[in-house]
Amino acid sequence: MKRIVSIVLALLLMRRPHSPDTDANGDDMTCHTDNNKHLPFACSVCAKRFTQKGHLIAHTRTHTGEKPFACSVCGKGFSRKGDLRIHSRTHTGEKPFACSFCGTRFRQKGDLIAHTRTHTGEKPFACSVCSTRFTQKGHLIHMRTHTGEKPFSCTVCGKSFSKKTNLTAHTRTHAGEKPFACLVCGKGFTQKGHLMAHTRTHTGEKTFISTFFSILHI
DNA sequence: CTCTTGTAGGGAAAAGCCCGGG
DNA sequence: TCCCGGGCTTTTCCCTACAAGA
Ligand SMILES: [Zn+2]
Ligand SMILES: [Zn+2]
Ligand SMILES: [Zn+2]
Ligand SMILES: [Zn+2]
Ligand SMILES: [Zn+2]
Repeated sequence: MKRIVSIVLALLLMRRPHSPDTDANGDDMTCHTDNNKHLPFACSVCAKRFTQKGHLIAHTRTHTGEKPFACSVCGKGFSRKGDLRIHSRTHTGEKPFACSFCGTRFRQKGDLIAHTRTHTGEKPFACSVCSTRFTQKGHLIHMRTHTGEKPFSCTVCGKSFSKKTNLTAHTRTHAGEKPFACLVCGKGFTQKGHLMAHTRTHTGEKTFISTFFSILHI
Protein backbone atom coordinates (compact mmCIF):
# COMPACT_ATOMS: atom_id res chain seq x y z
CA MET A 1 0.00 0.00 0.00
CA LYS A 2 2.72 2.43 1.03
CA ARG A 3 4.67 1.62 -2.09
CA ILE A 4 1.60 2.24 -4.23
CA VAL A 5 1.27 5.66 -2.67
CA SER A 6 4.90 6.49 -3.40
CA ILE A 7 4.52 5.39 -7.01
CA VAL A 8 1.41 7.53 -7.42
CA LEU A 9 3.27 10.50 -5.97
CA ALA A 10 6.16 9.86 -8.30
CA LEU A 11 3.84 9.79 -11.30
CA LEU A 12 2.29 13.04 -10.19
CA LEU A 13 5.76 14.58 -10.00
CA MET A 14 6.50 13.34 -13.53
CA ARG A 15 3.31 14.83 -14.86
CA ARG A 16 4.02 18.19 -13.30
CA PRO A 17 4.75 20.39 -16.31
CA HIS A 18 7.99 22.28 -16.41
CA SER A 19 7.41 25.92 -15.79
CA PRO A 20 8.16 27.99 -18.89
CA ASP A 21 9.15 30.81 -16.57
CA THR A 22 12.00 28.88 -15.03
CA ASP A 23 13.04 27.49 -18.40
CA ALA A 24 13.41 31.03 -19.64
CA ASN A 25 15.42 32.00 -16.60
CA GLY A 26 19.12 32.16 -17.37
CA ASP A 27 20.31 31.50 -13.83
CA ASP A 28 18.01 28.53 -13.44
CA MET A 29 19.25 27.19 -16.76
CA THR A 30 22.82 27.36 -15.55
CA CYS A 31 21.84 25.61 -12.36
CA HIS A 32 19.98 22.96 -14.35
CA THR A 33 22.89 22.06 -16.59
CA ASP A 34 25.18 22.19 -13.58
CA ASN A 35 22.97 19.62 -11.89
CA ASN A 36 23.11 17.41 -14.92
CA LYS A 37 26.89 17.45 -14.79
CA HIS A 38 27.15 16.93 -11.07
CA LEU A 39 24.18 14.56 -10.80
CA PRO A 40 24.27 12.63 -14.06
CA PHE A 41 22.04 9.75 -12.98
CA ALA A 42 18.31 10.46 -12.95
CA CYS A 43 15.51 8.22 -11.68
CA SER A 44 13.04 7.49 -14.46
CA VAL A 45 10.20 7.24 -11.97
CA CYS A 46 10.56 10.31 -9.75
CA ALA A 47 13.29 12.29 -11.55
CA LYS A 48 15.56 12.51 -8.52
CA ARG A 49 19.19 12.78 -9.55
CA PHE A 50 22.29 11.13 -8.12
CA THR A 51 26.04 11.44 -8.25
CA GLN A 52 26.69 7.76 -8.85
CA LYS A 53 24.98 5.05 -10.83
CA GLY A 54 25.00 2.71 -7.85
CA HIS A 55 23.11 5.30 -5.83
CA LEU A 56 20.46 5.46 -8.51
CA ILE A 57 20.16 1.68 -8.59
CA ALA A 58 19.71 1.56 -4.84
CA HIS A 59 17.18 4.37 -4.99
CA THR A 60 15.21 2.63 -7.72
CA ARG A 61 14.51 -0.17 -5.29
CA THR A 62 12.45 2.25 -3.22
CA HIS A 63 10.00 2.28 -6.12
CA THR A 64 10.13 -1.37 -7.12
CA GLY A 65 10.28 -2.80 -3.63
CA GLU A 66 13.06 -5.11 -4.72
CA LYS A 67 14.99 -6.51 -1.75
CA PRO A 68 17.92 -8.55 -2.99
CA PHE A 69 19.59 -9.02 0.38
CA ALA A 70 17.93 -11.53 2.69
CA CYS A 71 18.78 -12.18 6.32
CA SER A 72 20.14 -15.68 6.73
CA VAL A 73 18.55 -15.94 10.18
CA CYS A 74 14.98 -14.70 9.76
CA GLY A 75 14.69 -14.36 5.99
CA LYS A 76 13.68 -10.73 6.02
CA GLY A 77 14.72 -8.93 2.87
CA PHE A 78 16.50 -5.61 2.49
CA SER A 79 17.14 -3.32 -0.43
CA ARG A 80 20.69 -2.51 0.70
CA LYS A 81 23.43 -4.75 1.96
CA GLY A 82 24.36 -2.25 4.65
CA ASP A 83 20.82 -2.28 5.96
CA LEU A 84 21.01 -6.04 6.24
CA ARG A 85 24.20 -5.68 8.27
CA ILE A 86 22.47 -3.34 10.69
CA HIS A 87 19.52 -5.68 10.92
CA SER A 88 21.78 -8.62 11.75
CA ARG A 89 22.61 -6.92 15.04
CA THR A 90 19.07 -7.70 16.20
CA HIS A 91 20.06 -11.37 16.09
CA THR A 92 23.60 -11.08 17.43
CA GLY A 93 22.63 -8.68 20.21
CA GLU A 94 25.40 -6.33 19.19
CA LYS A 95 24.98 -2.83 20.60
CA PRO A 96 28.02 -0.80 19.65
CA PHE A 97 26.85 2.60 20.91
CA ALA A 98 26.97 3.39 24.62
CA CYS A 99 25.42 6.42 26.32
CA SER A 100 28.11 8.49 28.01
CA PHE A 101 25.63 9.55 30.70
CA CYS A 102 24.09 6.26 31.81
CA GLY A 103 25.92 3.53 29.93
CA THR A 104 22.84 2.14 28.20
CA ARG A 105 23.81 0.65 24.86
CA PHE A 106 22.09 0.88 21.49
CA ARG A 107 22.26 -0.89 18.19
CA GLN A 108 22.19 2.20 16.05
CA LYS A 109 23.91 5.53 16.37
CA GLY A 110 20.71 7.45 15.82
CA ASP A 111 19.08 5.57 18.66
CA LEU A 112 21.85 6.73 20.97
CA ILE A 113 21.45 10.30 19.77
CA ALA A 114 17.72 10.21 20.46
CA HIS A 115 18.35 8.67 23.85
CA THR A 116 20.95 11.27 24.77
CA ARG A 117 18.29 13.97 24.48
CA THR A 118 16.57 12.43 27.49
CA HIS A 119 19.62 13.49 29.49
CA THR A 120 20.32 16.85 27.92
CA GLY A 121 16.71 17.96 27.69
CA GLU A 122 17.17 19.00 24.09
CA LYS A 123 13.80 19.21 22.34
CA PRO A 124 14.28 20.14 18.70
CA PHE A 125 10.66 19.75 17.59
CA ALA A 126 8.05 22.38 18.44
CA CYS A 127 4.29 22.25 18.05
CA SER A 128 3.28 24.98 15.62
CA VAL A 129 0.10 25.65 17.59
CA CYS A 130 1.09 25.72 21.26
CA SER A 131 4.91 25.73 20.99
CA THR A 132 5.26 22.73 23.26
CA ARG A 133 8.54 21.07 22.43
CA PHE A 134 9.36 17.40 21.94
CA THR A 135 12.46 15.23 21.74
CA GLN A 136 11.27 13.27 18.72
CA LYS A 137 9.63 14.42 15.54
CA GLY A 138 7.09 11.62 15.70
CA HIS A 139 5.83 13.02 18.97
CA LEU A 140 4.32 15.89 17.04
CA ILE A 141 1.39 13.49 16.73
CA HIS A 142 0.51 15.70 19.69
CA MET A 143 -0.94 17.99 17.02
CA ARG A 144 -4.01 15.76 16.97
CA THR A 145 -4.96 17.14 20.36
CA HIS A 146 -5.45 20.46 18.55
CA THR A 147 -7.04 19.18 15.34
CA GLY A 148 -9.18 16.49 16.90
CA GLU A 149 -8.00 14.03 14.28
CA LYS A 150 -8.82 10.46 15.34
CA PRO A 151 -7.93 8.15 12.47
CA PHE A 152 -8.38 4.84 14.31
CA SER A 153 -11.91 3.55 14.73
CA CYS A 154 -13.13 0.61 16.75
CA THR A 155 -14.83 -1.94 14.52
CA VAL A 156 -17.09 -2.95 17.39
CA CYS A 157 -18.49 0.34 18.71
CA GLY A 158 -17.27 2.92 16.24
CA LYS A 159 -15.43 5.05 18.77
CA SER A 160 -12.38 6.72 17.30
CA PHE A 161 -8.94 7.28 18.74
CA SER A 162 -6.03 9.50 17.92
CA LYS A 163 -3.48 6.75 18.52
CA LYS A 164 -3.53 3.22 17.26
CA THR A 165 -2.21 1.81 20.52
CA ASN A 166 -5.05 3.45 22.42
CA LEU A 167 -7.53 1.82 20.07
CA THR A 168 -5.84 -1.50 20.65
CA ALA A 169 -6.19 -1.08 24.40
CA HIS A 170 -9.80 -0.07 24.00
CA THR A 171 -10.62 -3.05 21.83
CA ARG A 172 -9.54 -5.36 24.60
CA THR A 173 -12.26 -3.95 26.84
CA HIS A 174 -14.97 -5.31 24.61
CA ALA A 175 -16.59 -8.46 25.91
CA GLY A 176 -19.40 -8.44 23.41
CA GLU A 177 -21.93 -6.22 25.17
CA LYS A 178 -23.54 -3.43 23.15
CA PRO A 179 -26.39 -1.98 25.20
CA PHE A 180 -27.30 0.89 22.84
CA ALA A 181 -28.75 -0.29 19.55
CA CYS A 182 -29.52 1.93 16.57
CA LEU A 183 -33.26 2.02 15.84
CA VAL A 184 -32.61 2.35 12.10
CA CYS A 185 -29.99 -0.29 11.32
CA GLY A 186 -29.70 -2.20 14.57
CA LYS A 187 -26.02 -1.53 15.03
CA GLY A 188 -25.06 -1.69 18.69
CA PHE A 189 -22.95 0.71 20.76
CA THR A 190 -21.37 0.66 24.18
CA GLN A 191 -22.26 4.23 25.02
CA LYS A 192 -25.31 6.39 24.40
CA GLY A 193 -23.17 9.14 22.93
CA HIS A 194 -21.85 6.77 20.31
CA LEU A 195 -25.40 5.87 19.29
CA MET A 196 -26.40 9.53 19.05
CA ALA A 197 -23.45 10.26 16.78
CA HIS A 198 -24.25 7.22 14.70
CA THR A 199 -27.91 8.16 14.33
CA ARG A 200 -26.89 11.43 12.71
CA THR A 201 -25.28 9.46 9.86
CA HIS A 202 -28.76 8.20 8.97
CA THR A 203 -30.33 11.65 9.06
CA GLY A 204 -27.60 12.94 6.78
CA GLU A 205 -26.10 15.30 9.31
CA LYS A 206 -22.34 14.93 9.15
CA THR A 207 -19.58 17.00 10.58
CA PHE A 208 -16.90 18.21 8.21
CA ILE A 209 -14.33 16.09 10.00
CA SER A 210 -16.31 12.86 9.75
CA THR A 211 -16.99 13.52 6.07
CA PHE A 212 -13.29 14.08 5.52
CA PHE A 213 -12.31 10.81 7.09
CA SER A 214 -15.04 8.82 5.41
CA ILE A 215 -13.67 10.00 2.08
CA LEU A 216 -10.28 8.65 3.09
CA HIS A 217 -11.94 5.36 4.11
CA ILE A 218 -10.32 5.61 7.55
C1' DC B 1 -13.27 5.37 47.35
C1' DT B 2 -11.84 2.24 44.06
C1' DC B 3 -11.80 0.12 39.89
C1' DT B 4 -12.08 0.71 34.98
C1' DT B 5 -11.23 3.15 31.03
C1' DG B 6 -9.57 7.18 28.19
C1' DT B 7 -5.79 10.36 27.05
C1' DA B 8 -1.49 11.62 25.73
C1' DG B 9 3.48 12.23 26.89
C1' DG B 10 7.84 10.18 26.37
C1' DG B 11 11.32 6.32 25.40
C1' DA B 12 12.96 2.97 22.32
C1' DA B 13 13.62 -0.66 18.32
C1' DA B 14 13.84 -1.23 13.81
C1' DA B 15 13.74 0.07 9.26
C1' DG B 16 14.37 3.48 5.46
C1' DC B 17 17.20 6.36 2.85
C1' DC B 18 20.98 9.44 1.09
C1' DC B 19 25.75 10.50 0.63
C1' DG B 20 30.93 10.63 0.54
C1' DG B 21 34.89 8.20 0.01
C1' DG B 22 38.06 4.14 -0.53
C1' DT C 1 32.65 1.81 -10.76
C1' DC C 2 31.53 -0.93 -7.04
C1' DC C 3 31.07 -1.25 -2.51
C1' DC C 4 31.15 0.04 2.35
C1' DG C 5 29.89 2.52 6.18
C1' DG C 6 28.36 6.95 8.35
C1' DG C 7 24.70 9.77 9.34
C1' DC C 8 20.20 11.13 9.61
C1' DT C 9 15.04 10.33 9.24
C1' DT C 10 10.78 7.74 9.65
C1' DT C 11 7.72 4.27 11.32
C1' DT C 12 5.94 1.62 14.78
C1' DC C 13 5.42 0.08 19.18
C1' DC C 14 5.63 0.11 24.25
C1' DC C 15 5.23 1.86 28.97
C1' DT C 16 3.25 4.96 31.93
C1' DA C 17 1.13 8.89 34.71
C1' DC C 18 -2.83 10.95 35.26
C1' DA C 19 -7.74 12.25 34.61
C1' DA C 20 -12.49 11.17 34.33
C1' DG C 21 -16.28 8.79 35.78
C1' DA C 22 -19.18 4.87 37.11
ZN1 LIG D 1 12.84 7.70 -7.93
ZN1 LIG E 1 17.02 -11.38 10.47
ZN1 LIG F 1 21.78 7.50 28.86
ZN1 LIG G 1 0.46 21.88 20.56
ZN1 LIG H 1 -15.12 -0.18 20.74
